[in-house]
Amino acid sequence: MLKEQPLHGYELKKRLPEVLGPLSRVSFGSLYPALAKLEAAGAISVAAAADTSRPAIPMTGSLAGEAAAFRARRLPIRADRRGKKVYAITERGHALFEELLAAPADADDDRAFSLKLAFGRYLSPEARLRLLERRRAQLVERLEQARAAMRAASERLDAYARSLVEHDTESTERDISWLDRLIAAERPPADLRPSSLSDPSAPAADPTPVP
Amino acid sequence: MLKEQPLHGYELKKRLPEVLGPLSRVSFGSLYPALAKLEAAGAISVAAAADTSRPAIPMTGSLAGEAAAFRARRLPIRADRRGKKVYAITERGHALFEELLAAPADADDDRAFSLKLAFGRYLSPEARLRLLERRRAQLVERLEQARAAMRAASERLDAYARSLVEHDTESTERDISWLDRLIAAERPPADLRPSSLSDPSAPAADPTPVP
DNA sequence: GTCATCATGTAAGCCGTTACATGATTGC
DNA sequence: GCAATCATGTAACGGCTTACATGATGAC
Repeated sequence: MLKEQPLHGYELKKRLPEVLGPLSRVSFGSLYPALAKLEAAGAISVAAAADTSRPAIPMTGSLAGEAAAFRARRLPIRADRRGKKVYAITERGHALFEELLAAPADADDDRAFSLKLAFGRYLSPEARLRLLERRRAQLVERLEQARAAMRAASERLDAYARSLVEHDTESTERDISWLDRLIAAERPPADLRPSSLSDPSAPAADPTPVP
Repeated sequence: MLKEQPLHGYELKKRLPEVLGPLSRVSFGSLYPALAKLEAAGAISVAAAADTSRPAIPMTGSLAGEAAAFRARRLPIRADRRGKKVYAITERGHALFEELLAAPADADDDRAFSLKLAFGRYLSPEARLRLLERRRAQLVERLEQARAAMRAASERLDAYARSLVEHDTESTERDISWLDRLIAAERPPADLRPSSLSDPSAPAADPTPVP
């Protein structure tokens, strides 16, 4: 999100659900430490702290001296001046982002894939296709294993467990065909790479048909 | 699983995937502490430790005294005699199981629902129906929120994020109709509660149709 | 006699959460 | 002036994982 504009933590948290659908939900307890880590790593930097330029001593009145003394007494404890910290992404940050986005995901971390796809626009067409096809291969393997496990244990499964496993299998199948559609959409339209073999009206071939 | 027969930890871990489909995967690092906690809570008990009845001092030979001394020196450190620990479920365990299985699940903990349904056979028909309908209501709410979020932010979403959110929405819809089928299957067949209103050939009414 | 497998456990660590603590800004 | 909200952070904890440590059993 910082690739589009500098933002501060609170704002980031507010916008996350809009950008990622309701599948985000990061708590402050993990957001702020994450920002601190990214800043320490040089991936982001504080573009502008809160405009702490309140009039040096506003309405200098009788109590101002006392208040200033009080403030001075406790300020040293926390060096930061508790205001908005607007972060911007750095060059290193862009590089890190690309690296993380292109990195192969854990086979069983579904969220990682979703997150990467959500930012698919920042990937090169090739990297995007790799992401989709890697994911597809993982789902196909998962499906095969699930089917093998079913064959091995289906008689031990009662109706509820079986229904669960079957529903799960169907979901995976649907995920695969969804990926197929995304993959097909990634391929350049036929009229951009004309050849004697391509017929614009023919449906795109399935990369590897689901059995 | 202990409801069906006493088993030891290693065996439990081996069988888990068969019983729950491949959606289980518990590591030893969490399984053994869990068993220890359950035992401490009185939910399970060691039915039979490993048959440690090896001949008291097998083949008493020249080195036996030395070996025994060595063993005696280090045995006090670990009181247990490292063998199979076959656990059986206790009365308290059955009660705890039922309590946990019937407890309302966290709205966003999908795994909890799956786990409960997998052991649905141990629930009373009423509790089972409650489980299914509670889950259905949660999914319906999730769907509504997702759609509201989409309406609010759809123009900000690019093709990838949108496709993701839409696919997610469809999955939820399918989950709901799957639940509807399960719920319908729970209802006693028409010929068991005959009434002037029930027509065996008419399709079951959807509890609350998905819009 | 030694290797693979069975079998149980502990320790360190990661990742994320909730609850808490603090402070700044704004509207009434 | 004071409440709501914006805004940042820390602390404690929970749950799960991997890596490590240990030991028993059986096959060859």
